[in-house]
Amino acid sequence: MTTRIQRRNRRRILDAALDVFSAQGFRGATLDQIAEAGGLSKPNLLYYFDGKEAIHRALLTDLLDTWLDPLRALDPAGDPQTEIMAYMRRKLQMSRDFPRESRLFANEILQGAPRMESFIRTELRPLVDDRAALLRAWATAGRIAPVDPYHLIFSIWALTQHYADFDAQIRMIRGDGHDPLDGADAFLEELYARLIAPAPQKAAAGPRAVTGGA
Amino acid sequence: MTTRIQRRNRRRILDAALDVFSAQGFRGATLDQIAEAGGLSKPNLLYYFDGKEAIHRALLTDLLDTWLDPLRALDPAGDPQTEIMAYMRRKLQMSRDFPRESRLFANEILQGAPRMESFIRTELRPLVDDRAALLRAWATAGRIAPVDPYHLIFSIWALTQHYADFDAQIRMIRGDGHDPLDGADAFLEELYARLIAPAPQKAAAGPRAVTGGA
DNA sequence: AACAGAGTTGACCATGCAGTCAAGTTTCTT
DNA sequence: AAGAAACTTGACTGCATGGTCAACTCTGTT
Repeated sequence: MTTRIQRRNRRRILDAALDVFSAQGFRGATLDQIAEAGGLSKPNLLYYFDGKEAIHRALLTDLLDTWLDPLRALDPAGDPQTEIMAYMRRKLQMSRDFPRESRLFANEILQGAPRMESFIRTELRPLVDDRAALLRAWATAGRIAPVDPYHLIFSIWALTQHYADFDAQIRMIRGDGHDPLDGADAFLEELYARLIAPAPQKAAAGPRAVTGGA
Repeated sequence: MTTRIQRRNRRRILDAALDVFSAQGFRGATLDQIAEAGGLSKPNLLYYFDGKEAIHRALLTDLLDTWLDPLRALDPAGDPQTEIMAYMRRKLQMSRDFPRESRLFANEILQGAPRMESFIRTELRPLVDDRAALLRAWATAGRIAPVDPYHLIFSIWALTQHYADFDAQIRMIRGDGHDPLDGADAFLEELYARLIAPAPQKAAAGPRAVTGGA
């Protein structure tokens, strides 16, 4: 049975750990930093979790479902363009609401995803394959432009998470008063509206081979 | 004066250090790992560089110019659409040729860019501002679609670097035999061709503000 | 009040790691 | 060949860090 104090302290620890892990990476983070940030002593922290690994694992598992939800919510019965735009919007909202979580993931993946490999292979991959098949079907039916479905999904990840993951760089470039996400909505709306709209002028082939690539 | 042995060993060390730093981040990397990867002893490594920081700094400074070159090469006198597409292609090629360097940067920026702040503020920012002004001028002149120039630049960074930085994830999703960059060229060509093409039907104003953003 | 169990922590330990150093070996120059 | 300079390294130091533990305090229950 979990007590009131347990709930409060576990939450404190995980919140502090998210701050530290997302900013320093797993190896860069120290238990002392997490304890300090959470306002507890290090032994107390280890009273609630079995070790550094365990804290990190708890953060990741808490997060995995949240991370899949936007893609899960992509409705095969909905209007293709509306659904894709809505997915992009949800992912962008996640960069706004959960930038630390995004950076936690980015850190993990940058280092080869050692602690997420099984999640990616057994949960993310089948879901992506399924949604890619859906996107391909929509493209084949002419309801969206015939773009590669995997690259379409990756592009949404890249463009939305970039605002959370590279926040520091964007702030240094745009100036500290500027919110990196200002104008991102409008830009991405326009980008995906143009990208997935079914070809209006079907005869116009580009001057370069578009499908080339080794 | 630098000897033959110095040149060889410095190169070995930097190459090994790039492997290790890009895969583990600064704090995650150890001098022993770098020495091991480079086939030298740790004291020998410290004979050539003044410390861990110095090796990392040498890697970054070696890289900064390379990193700016693609954007520098964007020619104000060229055809806007051709120039932007060529910039995107150069950046994508860098993800292909220098994935470790891309991950080294990503690691740094994820952690708040502590060792790159002055570079970003004094070199990257003015260059980006300059090129953003150019893109804005092109948009105002109706030579490309009226998209926010900063977000356009950021989108190119996000989309191209994603293939290097999130390589591990893409491989796990697409299967190990699949090259993450397969088809990326074609996809990004299509995406940017559609995004920056000046509006074909000029009367049709979009339902949402496209140029919004401070 | 008083007891049990939950919660807390200062002091400590073992390991990992950046960096040093003295003593060695190799390479270059003449 | 031989001396100088460049190069190399085993052994070591000091500090940071993950984790432990015995002793302590607080909280809830009767």
